[in-house]
Amino acid sequence: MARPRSFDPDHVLHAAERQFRTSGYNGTSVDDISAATGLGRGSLYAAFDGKHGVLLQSMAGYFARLGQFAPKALAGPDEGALERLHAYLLRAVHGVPLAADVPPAPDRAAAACFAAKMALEIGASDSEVKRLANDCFSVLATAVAECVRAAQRNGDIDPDADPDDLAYLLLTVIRGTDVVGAYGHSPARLTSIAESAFALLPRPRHH
Amino acid sequence: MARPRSFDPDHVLHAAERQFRTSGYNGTSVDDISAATGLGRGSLYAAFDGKHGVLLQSMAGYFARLGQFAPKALAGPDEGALERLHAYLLRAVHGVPLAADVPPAPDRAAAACFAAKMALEIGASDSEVKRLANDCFSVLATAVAECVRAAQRNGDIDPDADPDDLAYLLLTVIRGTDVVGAYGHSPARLTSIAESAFALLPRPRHH
DNA sequence: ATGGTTCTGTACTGGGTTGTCAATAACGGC
DNA sequence: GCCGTTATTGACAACCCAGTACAGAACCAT
Repeated sequence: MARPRSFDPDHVLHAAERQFRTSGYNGTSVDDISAATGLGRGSLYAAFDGKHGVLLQSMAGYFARLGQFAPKALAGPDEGALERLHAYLLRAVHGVPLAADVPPAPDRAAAACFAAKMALEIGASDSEVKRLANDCFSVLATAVAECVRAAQRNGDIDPDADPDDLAYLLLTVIRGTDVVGAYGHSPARLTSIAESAFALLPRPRHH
Repeated sequence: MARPRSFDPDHVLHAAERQFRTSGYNGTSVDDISAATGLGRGSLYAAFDGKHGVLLQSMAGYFARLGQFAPKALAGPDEGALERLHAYLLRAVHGVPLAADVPPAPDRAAAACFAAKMALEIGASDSEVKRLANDCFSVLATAVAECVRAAQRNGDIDPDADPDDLAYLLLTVIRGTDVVGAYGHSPARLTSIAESAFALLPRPRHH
């Protein structure tokens, strides 16, 4: 028995995320968020508790999308596991993949992992942000490690290799391409880096 | 026949760099820089042309130190090349090494490559910063690639591998550890990632 | 010693920022 | 149709910030 809100919180948080990604946290003002989302300052404070609240909730939404997409893209039968890993790696170096069809962003710097950007910018002084970013990484790490295990079961990756170590390494490469991409390197260069990493994965020794 | 400046520009730029690394560019005010360096606003504007000038010049100083240290740490006879690469990799994942003895920083997030942090935060809207950051990367890439070639000549790395590709990959891993370190992962974890990357370097096939 | 020149510190200004508040509008149960 | 409840809007005050201007201090050549 009250007035319902006239906006979709998810849509608003997504627009705010885009703004944070392009301008950074400290480079984004509340007015910027207001313009990007169409909400007035009052609504922003009432619904999301101001700038910092918007950041935390938009990161949470990002986390949720990531936790839904990545396992779906990587899980599956053992036979195709290595190929799924390959495809994920190639997609990831061109921006964090969050949906099956939509390309992440035209500008590679803004396509960098949202969690990574925020962690590097303000993670040192904002433990909440740091924790959220780490959660994002963890959900990816377990999904990748599981895919590596599947590839090992299928005889495509050396069974003696530690799947968790490999997953961490691959994700570190992906996060590294966020940085290298921000330097302005071409997509072709990023693809080449991803292919090199993939090619170095330890293959099983033929007896 | 005029009053000489009472400060050491290099020392000032270094202090400013520390400030930028810990607070980011937009998170650092001119007063912060003033407090960190001891200089008044007037001197800052006269000597470095304000906040943006301080950033550019401190990045240039960082670039100069990097361009001096990295080649020195990686160059040398072919016999020890692989071991030098190993040592550099291990040092690098704990923060950009800029001198032989000094550890980079107690806080891993602030130890991340200065150029990388700035490129991710404001590189999209500041092409000068982007260019400087890319220069930093280039000087490292050529030094690492040269070391890879030396290791290849010594028979420690597969001669069929492309040394430039390997160099890009290794540097991407290092930049990735900057991000993973900012998430709060332990130094042991970062070391483990570096060791995994090193272990996957392609060894020459024994005939 | 003195004057010209450059550094240094501080005060000031115009603009931008955040967070809050009160007035208004919209909705649904009754 | 009315009323309580909640969203929305716009404005407002306190504050912070970048950049400038000016006055004073330090130096060196003469």
